[in-house]
Amino acid sequence: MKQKVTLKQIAKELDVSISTVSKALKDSVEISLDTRQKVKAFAQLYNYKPNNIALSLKNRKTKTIGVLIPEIVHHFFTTVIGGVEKVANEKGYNVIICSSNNSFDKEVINLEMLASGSADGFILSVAKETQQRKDYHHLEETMSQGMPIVLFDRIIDEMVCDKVIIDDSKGAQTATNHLIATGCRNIAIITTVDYISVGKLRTNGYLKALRANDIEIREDYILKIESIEDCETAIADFLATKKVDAIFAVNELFAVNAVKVLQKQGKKVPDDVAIIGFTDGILSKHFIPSLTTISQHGEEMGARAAKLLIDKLEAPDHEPEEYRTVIIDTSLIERASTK
Amino acid sequence: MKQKVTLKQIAKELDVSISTVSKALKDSVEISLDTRQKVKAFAQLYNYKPNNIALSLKNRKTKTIGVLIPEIVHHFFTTVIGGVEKVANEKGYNVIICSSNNSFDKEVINLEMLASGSADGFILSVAKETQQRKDYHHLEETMSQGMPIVLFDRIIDEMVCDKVIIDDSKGAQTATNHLIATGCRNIAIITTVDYISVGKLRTNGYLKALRANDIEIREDYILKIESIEDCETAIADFLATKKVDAIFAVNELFAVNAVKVLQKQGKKVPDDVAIIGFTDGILSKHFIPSLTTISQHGEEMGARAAKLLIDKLEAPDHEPEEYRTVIIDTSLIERASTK
DNA sequence: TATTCACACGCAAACGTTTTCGTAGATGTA
DNA sequence: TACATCTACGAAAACGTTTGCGTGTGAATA
Repeated sequence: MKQKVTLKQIAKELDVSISTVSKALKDSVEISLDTRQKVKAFAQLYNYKPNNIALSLKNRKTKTIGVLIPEIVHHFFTTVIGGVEKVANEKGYNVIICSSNNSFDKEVINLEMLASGSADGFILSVAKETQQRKDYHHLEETMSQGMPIVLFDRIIDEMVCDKVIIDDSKGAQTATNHLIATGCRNIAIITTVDYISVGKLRTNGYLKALRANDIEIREDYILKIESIEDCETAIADFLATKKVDAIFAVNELFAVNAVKVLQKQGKKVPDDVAIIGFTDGILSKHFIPSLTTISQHGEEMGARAAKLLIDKLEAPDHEPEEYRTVIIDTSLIERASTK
Repeated sequence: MKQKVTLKQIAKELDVSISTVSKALKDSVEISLDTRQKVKAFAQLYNYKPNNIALSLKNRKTKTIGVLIPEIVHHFFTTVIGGVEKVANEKGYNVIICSSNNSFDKEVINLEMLASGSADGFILSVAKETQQRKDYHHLEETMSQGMPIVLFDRIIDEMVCDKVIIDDSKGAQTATNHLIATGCRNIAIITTVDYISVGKLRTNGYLKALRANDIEIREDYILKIESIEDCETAIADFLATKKVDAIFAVNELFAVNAVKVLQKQGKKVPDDVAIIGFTDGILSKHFIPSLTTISQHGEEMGARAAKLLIDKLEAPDHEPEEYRTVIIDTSLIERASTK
């Protein structure tokens, strides 16, 4: 089996020095045209490619971006990755992806692993467990070692770094307002427990919209779900007694399960109960009825995050530190689950 | 901003040599207990982590696995990645993911990028375009440079390398047999164009099952779809004139769209027409009716692929070359779309 | 006192690059 | 002929590790 060919080998074969080969391949005028051509021909023949590892070591940068997400099997996060990849590749960066599986420990391990030489900077959405613990030492440490971090979606307010988010509260208001505008008044919300930052923000947006429209806020119209696994029974219990005419679900799965429960109750969506979701995933698009939803524009989030990170990576050293928070606009996608 | 601390810096601070520091951190008996403790304390204080890049260069291996898939926003592929990640991390490997976006050129570029130092070996599912072109020089070249490749799902028969696949034909037979067993006789198939290897294999399985059960094969019951975008109209046209009592769809989206079309025609699933899909994704699980389907066990595929690759990476050099093809069992998941 | 021997440590090479600087030889100039 | 000036190339350092081997120091032995 052939091995990768190195400058050294080419040099030896052609009986010149390593530096000559290196310069020749770079078309340096220092080297005679003759030698240049000879070297290039030889390099092409043996398919020479400079060794990235050696370059990384020499240049003290890897030209790769580490992406750390809570779940890899998740439509929203993969769209974000798509966005990151796109601008990263355009700018000559590699993307390396790890998932924390929502575990604090795995987040720490993966970050340290990547931080010790595999990536120049990070794009990260924090694990559920990390949000609970409020332990961010691994992030602080990484940053203090000179590696920039861009947080997205599930961010940490206390951290001083670049961030890309959507205005979850505003998105939730848009959703709620849409329900109100289409004539609904008894609007329930199916949301997550409060330590999930985005869940809390969306709940707040819902409350704000109700208040702004002088609609009474009823605590018993708020369902906070802890575990996504048995959300259907939770939703069924919740809806069994309520007489709502609309539901705002803070994610796709809640929305779909709400529809399921309603259909079992013999209720029609959207005629009896309108439903609006959050996140524009596969389910929302293809479900019957297709779901009206708030799009988070994951790809754009990823693209913006990558831009922020690369800007920071390529900024001259003396540049004063300055952190930015980009807020991506959400948009309402009207489909068949609302009137 | 602090920089990462190196052996050199520690050595300087403690006024010993670099080698002493290195050995001390490794608890070498060569170094006095005293010095060892001093060095370790200092290293911990400054959060010393060996630089992976330097190690990679020295050891001539990166301890990372490159995964190249056609699409990143795709449930099946992400489950595969999950499986890869799991066993890779267990064995101390990093995983770096790139998507080809089904483009031949991007596949070549990404592979070359990763091959020039970023990864020791690859797990890869080939792009649609590559399957059309039948140009595999980039794969051959990578392998000839000593980097093993494990192909999965969309593989290339002609390539000599490790492979992990499901028995697509058998899975399709299982699906078709299930339809037959539940009383269906007029079974249509919605499949892809032939150059997609898995599509072709599934079509073959369907045909085999029909033959084995002495059911007439009707060419007009076979719909081959080129572009997934406007599959709904294609399916609508197809089903407008046919009187079928069952449909086998080779992927989730075809299945879902078939349901959609049927409902518009006023037909009931599964009572009027039974539907079975392929791939156990989010849609199949949560759709109403939930879809009976053939599970490909993506996570297991990924895990097995990773194992194969790591085995090859860690095999002693003189080991004779030997390539294996692992066939993952599919399984039938019965849900509400069949009788 | 001379020799031996652990002990504790340092030197240097190697991995594959890039780049600065030095220089041998050829050519030109006075 | 003596010197300056190019031209074309090579040597070496640096990036951060690991590791085999060499070695100065002191103590123990003869």
